[in-house]
This record gives sequence, C-alpha cells and structure tokens, in this order.
Amino acid sequence: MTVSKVLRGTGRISADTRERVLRLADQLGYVPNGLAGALSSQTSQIVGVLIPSIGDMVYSGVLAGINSVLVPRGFAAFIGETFFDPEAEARLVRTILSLKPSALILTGGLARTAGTAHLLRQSGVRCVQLWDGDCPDLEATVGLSHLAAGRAAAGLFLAAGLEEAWFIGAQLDRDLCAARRMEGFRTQMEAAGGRCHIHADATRPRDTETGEALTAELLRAGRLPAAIHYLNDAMAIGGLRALLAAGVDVPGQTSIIGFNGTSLRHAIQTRLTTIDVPLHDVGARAAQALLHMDASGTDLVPFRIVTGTTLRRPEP
Amino acid sequence: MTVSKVLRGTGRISADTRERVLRLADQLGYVPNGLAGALSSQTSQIVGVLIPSIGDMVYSGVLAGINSVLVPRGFAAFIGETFFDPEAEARLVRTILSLKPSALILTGGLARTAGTAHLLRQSGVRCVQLWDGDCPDLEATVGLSHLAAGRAAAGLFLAAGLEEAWFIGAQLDRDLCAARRMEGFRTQMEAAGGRCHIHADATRPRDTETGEALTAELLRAGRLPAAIHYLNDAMAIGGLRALLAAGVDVPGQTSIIGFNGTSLRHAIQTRLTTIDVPLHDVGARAAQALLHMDASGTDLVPFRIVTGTTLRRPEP
DNA sequence: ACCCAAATTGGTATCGATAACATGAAGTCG
DNA sequence: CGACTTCATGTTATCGATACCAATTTGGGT
Repeated sequence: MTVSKVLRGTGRISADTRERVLRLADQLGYVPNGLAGALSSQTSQIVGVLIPSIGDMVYSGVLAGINSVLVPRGFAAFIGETFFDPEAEARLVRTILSLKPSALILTGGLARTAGTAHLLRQSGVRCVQLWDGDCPDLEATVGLSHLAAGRAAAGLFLAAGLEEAWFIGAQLDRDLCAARRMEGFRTQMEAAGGRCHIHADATRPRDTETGEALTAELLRAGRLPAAIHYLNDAMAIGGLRALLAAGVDVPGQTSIIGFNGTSLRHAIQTRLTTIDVPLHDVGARAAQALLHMDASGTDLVPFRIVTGTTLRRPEP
Repeated sequence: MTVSKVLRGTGRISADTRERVLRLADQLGYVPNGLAGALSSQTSQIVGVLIPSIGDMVYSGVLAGINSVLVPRGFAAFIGETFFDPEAEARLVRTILSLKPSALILTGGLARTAGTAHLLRQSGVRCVQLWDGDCPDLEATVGLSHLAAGRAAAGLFLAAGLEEAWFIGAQLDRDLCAARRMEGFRTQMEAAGGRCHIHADATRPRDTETGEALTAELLRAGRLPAAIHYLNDAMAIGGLRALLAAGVDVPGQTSIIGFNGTSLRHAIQTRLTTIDVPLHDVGARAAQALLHMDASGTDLVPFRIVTGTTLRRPEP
C-alpha cells in the first residue's frame, strides 16, 4: 500500500520512506501492472482514438494534435482504424471500452450504429466527436462545417463566373462528411442558377490514383469540365496530373479546388486552390476539451467547437 | 464460469446453454472487462507497436501492413511514437509492458537504452525489430540493409560518371538508419575514388521544408552539386523545388536520388529517382513472424528477414 | 505528565475475469 | 449391474493494484 502511494504520488509519505521505496523499485526493476491498477481503480490512463485511416494524412495530422496534448499529461492514445465502416467502429468501441479508458475521441462522418451509440451512453465514458461539426451526435464536438466548406468552394467558382461544375470523389456513401461537402457544393451551385455534376466511385480509395483515373474517364468521355471540386487534395493532385497529361491548361481552361492543404507541400508547381483545415488544432482542441471535461467533474455541458477553414491559393 | 467459456469459445458447452448465454449477454449489453481478463490470464490481445512517427508516411505504411495481419486475427495494435528518442522509447516500453501485450514490434534505428533492452528481456514478451536489418539486436528482425541502400545510391551516381556527390539530411544523430545510409553512400563514393560532402541539420524535421532550405543554403553559398542523395523523398522533393526555383536543370545539371517512393505519387512531374522499400510488406511480415513465434511455442530461433529494395526511376 | 490531533504506515476487501479443479448427470462396456 | 469414462456445469483461488479504514507513531498544548 505504501509502495502504491509513493509510486503514484498520492497520500502523505515521509521523505525517508519515499526515497527507500523508489530506490528499491529501481533496483528490482519493478514495473507496475497497469492492468491491475486500472481494474482496481476502474480507470486507466488510456484515451481511445478512432479515426478512419492512419495512412490518410488528414487524420494523422489530427492525431498529432491529439498526442501533443495527451502525451505530456501522461495519457496514452489507443488508436483504432475504422475505414469509415460503422461495424468496424462498433467492434473497436467494444475493444477500447473493455480497457476502461479515461475518454474516447471518435471521428464523425459515418453512420454510427445504434448499438454503438447506446454502448457509449451506457459506459459513461466521456466522448468527443471530431471532424464533423454539422452533426453533433455526441455530447461534445470539435470539427468544422463540411456543408459550409462545400458552399465555399462553389462560391469561388461562381465568383469566377463559372456556372457548370463537377464534383469528383470516392466512397461518398461511407464518408458522410465528404458527402456533405458535396451537398453544400451542389446546392450552392444550383441556388445561384449554376449546374453541378457528380462523378464518384463507391469502391476505389480516396487517393491520387483514383483522382487521376476518374478525371481521365471524364476526359475520355469527351467532356472538358471548366470547374472541378475534388473530395480531397490527394484526388485533386491526381486529377491535375490527368488534366496536364491531356494537355489541358490549368487554370486556363479548367479551374480546380481541392480540400485540405496537406499534400500541397509535397507537390511541386501545382496550380491548385485548396481549403485548409487546421488539423493539428482540431486534434489539440479535442484533447484539451476532454481533459477539461475530466477536471470539471460530473456537470458536463454539451458543447461544440467549429473551427474555421482557410482558403489557400497557389503561390503566384 | 460457464459464461466465460461461452464467450471465449473454450471448453465444452451444450448448444442450449450457449445460445441462452449469448442471448442474455446481448440483451444486457454485456461488455467483458478486458482488463480483468488480461490480468487473470496474464496476457492480452494487444500487440505493442513503436514507430518513430505516425505522420511520416514511411512508418504509417509499415503500420498498415502490420494492421492488415493483426486485426483479422483479433489483435489490436497499441501504437506509440518515439520520435527517435531512446528515452521516449523507454517510457513507451514500460507503458505497453504494463498492459501485458502478446508481443511487441519495435523500430530499430535508435540507440536503444540498456534499461530498455533489459526490461524487454526480463519481461519475456516476444519482440520483433522493424526496419533496421543491419543491427539485429532483438531476437527477430524484419528490415532492410540501410548500408546497402546507401551504397546503391552511390553506385548509381558512379555509373553515371558523377564522382562528387552530396548527402543532404537531418537529425542524423537520432535516426541511425539514415546515418547508416549516409555511411554506405560515403564509403562507396570514396572507395571508387569519388568524393562525398555532407550537409545536414541536427534539429530541423526531416521534411520537405528542410530539404528545400538546406538545398537553398548550398546554392546561396555558391555551390552547385552535380549529384545529391537525400535522406528521404520528402526532403528530395523540397530540394527539387529549391533547385528548380534557382533555375537549375534537373537532371541535366544536377542528378538527385531520394529514398522511399511514398511521396512520389503525390508529386507531379518530378524528375526524381528513388529507392523503394516494400513498406506494407515489411509490416505484414513482421506481424506474421510474431504470430508464428507465438504459435510455435517456447522454442524461438533468432531470425532475420532482409527485404530487398527497388530502384524507381521517373517515368519518361 | 496527559490528552488530543496530525502524520504516517499497514491490513482487508475489492475490481472482474480465468485456471484449475470438483461435482454431478448421463452414457458405456465387460 | 457396478465400475468407469465422457460430458456439462459450478466452486474456489488467483492475478496485482487500489479504496477505505484501522493502527501506530509523533508532536504540541496545558
């Protein structure tokens, strides 16, 4: 018992015994059993984090923000990948919940199972939803309005006098945030008297290759869009490659807008406009919100933080 | 006890009670407490994975390979970021070890603390070391020879008749794998009567910006290298940008070689040769090795898998 | 010298599952 | 038909830390 107190820094312990305990623990190479500790105290220093994909720079950017807050305070993030699959999310929630985490960070934008929602409520674990600022279905949310982001893209085209636009994406049935950007984009275009076409693929990944392939398909079909909004920057860069390969002048003949400037830094001389989201900030604020909820006790007020987005145009 | 057996599928249970248990568990929304289970059985379905950085596409590629094997078999990866810091690695090993994982996957290329090595041995947990195929200091290793990769880069320059080359990198004191590539590069250049200069920064991150900045520094100092080998593709792309911005003809005046083609897909029209590592494969094979070690019982034979690398030249 | 409070240390029950073993019912065979 | 196996279920002790409280020591005030 005394050892336990010394090692956790709780209770009143004389300097003498404290030192003796620490020395012996070090000598014996003692490593406390986190399982036993968590089982006994009914809480661990683990925070569950569910994101769609680790390989996607967007989410790993958010993750970095989360870790930057959590790690210095002694928490460890337990990361799970959902791939936008509600069933996978359900499984991961069970797994993580069985580890009695201090809190959970989920990513919105998928059709959360009723079972998952019930499980979360029943567990009583603090939850923050990331990314999706439009649908706050958990008690706390840190994200952005994808609807507004889509509208912003449409506004740019309209301001440039372009009235017929395309949205190119993939897996829109799974990634509801992307679907909502598309929806905002389309309604805004149409509200201003313009037109909006959709070209999307349900199964292919949301990456450069798919962006290139889908754009090439359009061109092969004899269509030369004057304005394209891509689901993300990776797809936009692939699309740009297809356009350039076909001899299209960008942005002379075709204007394109991506989403999330992460890939921009890796691309050279791209003529790409993009909508930038403060990824690190979203993650950090979500983690801070959790810690704050933890500290402030039982009285939790649902809240929503909606971060802004930045329009980033190519350097001249 | 009967419930426990039903839920884990062990022991002999009549079909009738099995069904009854499952139905009730579902009705009550029962979620087994993984902590208690792991504490009792002294092992969890967790595999600890330590990588330098999640945001680095190289390591997240390996991670994807690991997960592709682990997840279908019911294991969950507990991911920790070391940032090449031996102390951070030591802390993370303690944290993960306290969760009694089934196995551990560590990334080589940092100066592992004596304490960490001791802790790992003492714990008796299966370990596989990733990435660093030159220094197999754990019982099992899945990686590549960075020395050979560096020599390969030098061989390319020499074959092209270039005898004075530069190596541009960052944080070489932390990332020992990169340092070994540099070493292989330099010795090979010098063995063939060539010369090799190093331009590196200890503190800046190993990213595009740093590659651009370091290359620009060289150019500002009035040097125009005919051959540059960069620490990774991100830095190479940054360097390429700096060269193009200065009006240098690549590859006419300057030939450059990167490492790991991951960023290549994002870049457009880059004239970059790179050395490709089968990232997904490295991760998958490491995970498979672990499972195999687990299945084959106590009799573990140290082994080493060294994967090859692929030279990838720009498309014509 | 005496009593009371504060400071420190240790004992016991508990968290929730599982390993190991025990019990009882049903079936098998010479 | 009794001993013996097979099958299904239940009992007890255990993993290693922590919450809660009891016991002991120390110090101060009168």
